[in-house]
This record gives sequence, structure tokens and C-alpha cells, in this order.
Amino acid sequence: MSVRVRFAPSPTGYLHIGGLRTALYNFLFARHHGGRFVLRIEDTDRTRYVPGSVEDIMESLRWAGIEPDESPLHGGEFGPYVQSERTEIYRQHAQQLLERQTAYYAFDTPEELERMRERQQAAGIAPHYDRSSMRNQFTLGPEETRRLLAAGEPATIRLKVPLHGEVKFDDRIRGTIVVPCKDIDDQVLLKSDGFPTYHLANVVDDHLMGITHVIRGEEWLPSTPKHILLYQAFGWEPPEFAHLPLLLNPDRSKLSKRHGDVAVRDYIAKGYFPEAIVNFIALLGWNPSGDRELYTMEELIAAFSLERVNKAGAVFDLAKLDWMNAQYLKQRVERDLPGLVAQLRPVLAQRGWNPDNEYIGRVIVLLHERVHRLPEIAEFGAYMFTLPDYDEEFFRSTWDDSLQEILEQLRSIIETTEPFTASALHEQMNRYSRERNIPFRQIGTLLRLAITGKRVGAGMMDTMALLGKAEVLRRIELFLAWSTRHAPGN
RNA sequence: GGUCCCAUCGACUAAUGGUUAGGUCACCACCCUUUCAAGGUGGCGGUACGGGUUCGAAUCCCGUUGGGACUACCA
Repeated sequence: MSVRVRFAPSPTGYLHIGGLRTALYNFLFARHHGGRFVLRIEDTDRTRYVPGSVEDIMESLRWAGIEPDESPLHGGEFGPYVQSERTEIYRQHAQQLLERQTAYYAFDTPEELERMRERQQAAGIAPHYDRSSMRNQFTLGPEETRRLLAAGEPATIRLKVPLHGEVKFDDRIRGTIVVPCKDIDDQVLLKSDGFPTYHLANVVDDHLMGITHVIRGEEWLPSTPKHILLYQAFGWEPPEFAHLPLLLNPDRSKLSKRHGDVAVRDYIAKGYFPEAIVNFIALLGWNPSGDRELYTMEELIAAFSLERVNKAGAVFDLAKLDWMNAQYLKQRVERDLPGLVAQLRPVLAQRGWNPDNEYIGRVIVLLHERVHRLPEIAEFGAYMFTLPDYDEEFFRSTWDDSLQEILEQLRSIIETTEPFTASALHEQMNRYSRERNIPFRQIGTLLRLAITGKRVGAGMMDTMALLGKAEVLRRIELFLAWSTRHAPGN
């Protein structure tokens, strides 16, 4: 049987980085086995729906290179792929369960259920729906049930979980899992508003859409026994299950917004590359064995297997992501500089800088090893696009009046250096250093202060060559004027 | 509280009964060097604990401890 997997997010906001990893693993598994990857939107809770979510989910997946074979956008023979368009299907299936007597009507109000839980808590027992004491078709009898239904009384349909026995299933990642039926709650399947809960819709759709492997987050592990029971209630064969380890905050709780960015959007905005994000999250909970760190999507597809997915949760470590992104930044500078220029241009424009592409490209080449993300160049290398802000602390610790004369001499050297290249500048500065017995390091630092205002940066000879003679001379003039106003003595 | 899951350096992980427990990030030092990076070299640092099984255990079993998820007419 050919593999069919799905990613089934709820449109309750931006796509979460954890969701992206789940989608990625499904995608890798499908591609590895030559199967199909389905995107299904689970919007059965109208109250949590956030407009624009579906678009963000699809855009984020596309950005990452995770293209579904079937989806609301791509279509497919198993549609519709949006659950709110399938409500009639769920209602029919709930009806089917009623007829098979594996589900039943219940009429309890939220308040009654709340009181039930309070009673159970007070009695020190685990909260669960008490079929024998609450208002349902068993306690009310067939007559009363029909009457309430006819009167339009709000009703839910619940799963009739066996009182005895156990549910057993094999998880592809975690092995055999056994849960006693007495610990499984009579889950609501159809809400009183006529919409299905996740559990019903999910099981019905996975079956109808021919899903062979359910690969999802570990948070679903506790409800899987309910799902197995549901398959049995319908008389269906359950799919294979694989529950992925969670992505964690630094404190090892489930990855959440409190500790930083979790939306894929955020990482796109910060200028992370899709190949870096994909590579990074692929290795969070899975590893092909061996010492390699960098993989292309094709290589991930070739190597992926459920057997090598870890069981323990993985902390999302930004420092390593940054390192990885820097690796891809270097790679892109070599392979696709024009693409980087096009990406950095709008970031610069936002600050009101509009240099030509050639110049942007050269600045990227000059500075890219000093940042992790491309947009950082606008910050780190602002002085390449506009007049410098002098680091006053650096100035005070570096500058003294004797340096003014040296700087003026350096200015004369710069004026006469032709061609105005890094190597020519280096040669001239070196000669001056030897003749005047001034350490080269001091010259570099002095020029850096005057021209960039900063303590750190790329090599000064390269920086000056790129800035151009006129601009360098202008900045030295400006600095000289500024320094007399800010000199320690004044 | 209950149910279930999990446990190798600070983080991500490799080692599927036999290795001086390996690699990457981070951190530290050194080299390179006009600064900072990048790069190179080296270092720091780990099998949660206790019992078994075995000639031999990170690996298998049991217990303890710790962590997490779930416990809705949310997903």
C-alpha cells in the first residue's frame, strides 16, 4: 500500500515552529517512500479561528520548501480539505456510531459537567464522565431521550468506551502502549453546536482520506487510545501511529511564546534562510547517525526514517540555529550573491539607504562573516551606508591629541594612494608604519575609529577601498572636527 | 491528584552488550591577524541514582528520583 500522510493544523494563528517540524517529518517520510503528503485544515472550533491563519500556514510551508500534494489550495480527490466544509460527513458518521451503539446522546450542560468534576475532585478521584449518573440516553431512557431531542434540547454525542479491558497499540517511535479502558473518558464526538470535536473529525478524515501513517506531536499520545477505540467503533482498521518528541523551551517545557519567537513568520522576518531552519529542525529529534551537521532537503529525504526519531524532547537552541544560518549565509554568498542583494535591498531602503546593487553586493561580501543573519548587516555595517556614529567610549579609550598629527599624515597618504585598492593602501600604511615606527595595529585602530566610529569590523584597508577615496577623506575631515569638540581635555 | 511518555557533556546528538563514551553548538585557551569575525589547533564537560541479568551494561530488567505531556462540548 502506498504511503499517505497528513499535516493537520488548526487555523488559530501563525504556523508554529513545532508545527513546521511536524509537517517536515511528514513530508520527508512521504517523499522518502514515494507517497503523498496531504495538508488538511482542522477548523472545527469556530471560536478559535483566526482569519489569515490558513494563508500563513500555506505560505510558511511553501517558504520552507514543503509543498503539499493535496490541500485546500492544491486540491485532490479526497477533498474538501477543510473540516468546516465536511460537517455533514461527521454528522452522518456520528449517526452511524449511534446505530452501532458505540456512541450515545448526552444532555448535560457545561455547569452540570463542571459540578461533576468538582464532586470527583473533592472525592479524590480522577475526573471523568460518569455515564451512570449524568443526563444521557442510558439514565434518561429511550422515551425521554426522544422527547428531549424532538424538543430541540442541546445534545452531544459521546463515545461509549468499554468499562473493562484495555487498549493496546504499537507506536512506531515509542513501541507498545497499553491503557486500561477505565482510564479513558467518554469523549464528546459531536458538540451541541453540531460540529465535531477534533477526535471525531480527525479519525473520520484520516480514514476517508486513506491516511496510512499518523505522524504527529507527542501531545496527542494520551488521546490516541480514544482514537483507536473510535476506529474500532466504526469497524475500521487504524493507521500506523508515530508520536514525535516535543520541541522544548530552555526550561524543558513545551515550546511556547513566553520564551521567544515561535512563529515561522518571526524567523522569516529575522532573515533566517529556509534551508537553515529546515536543516536545524530536522535534526531536533532525529538524526541519520554520523557526524554530519549540514544536509540539503534532498539528503534529508534520502536519509529519513521513523526508526531513527528520538523519544526525548529537544530544546530549541537559538545559538546553534544562528551558527547554522551563518553556514548557509557563507554558502549563499558563494552561490547566489544577487539573491542576497535583492533580499538586503529592502532592509536598507527601510532605513532610507538606496545604494546600487554592485555596492550592496560588495558590502555583503565584506561583512557577511561577521553576522549570523543577512539583515544584521544593515545594523552591524550601517557605516557602510551612512555617516558613522562614533562609539564615544571607544573614542575616549583610544584617542589622545598626539594621534591628530598621525591621522593627518595618514590622510595625506590616502590622498596620494593610486590605485585606491586594499593592497595599495596596505602597502602605503605598512611603509608609514615602518618609517615612523608606529605599530600597524595602531594605524588600523585609528583609521577604524575615524572612518567607521566602531571598535570592530572588517579589515580597514578593504573597508576604505570599498568606501572610496573621496568618502574616506571626507570622513577623516569630519572626524577631525568632531574630535576637537569631544577631546578629553575640552 | 490520575493516566501516559521520557532520561548520554550546559544544548543537539552518535555509540542498536565489548570504544580511552565520538561529533556539532556554546564556553575557555592558543594560532592566524590592523580590530572583530571567519578559519585552524587544543581544552572544559556526560551515561540521574540504586539494585539486578551477564565474562562484560550507556545499551536488557526492576525500583527510586527527576522532567514532560495530557487530564474541555480547544486542537
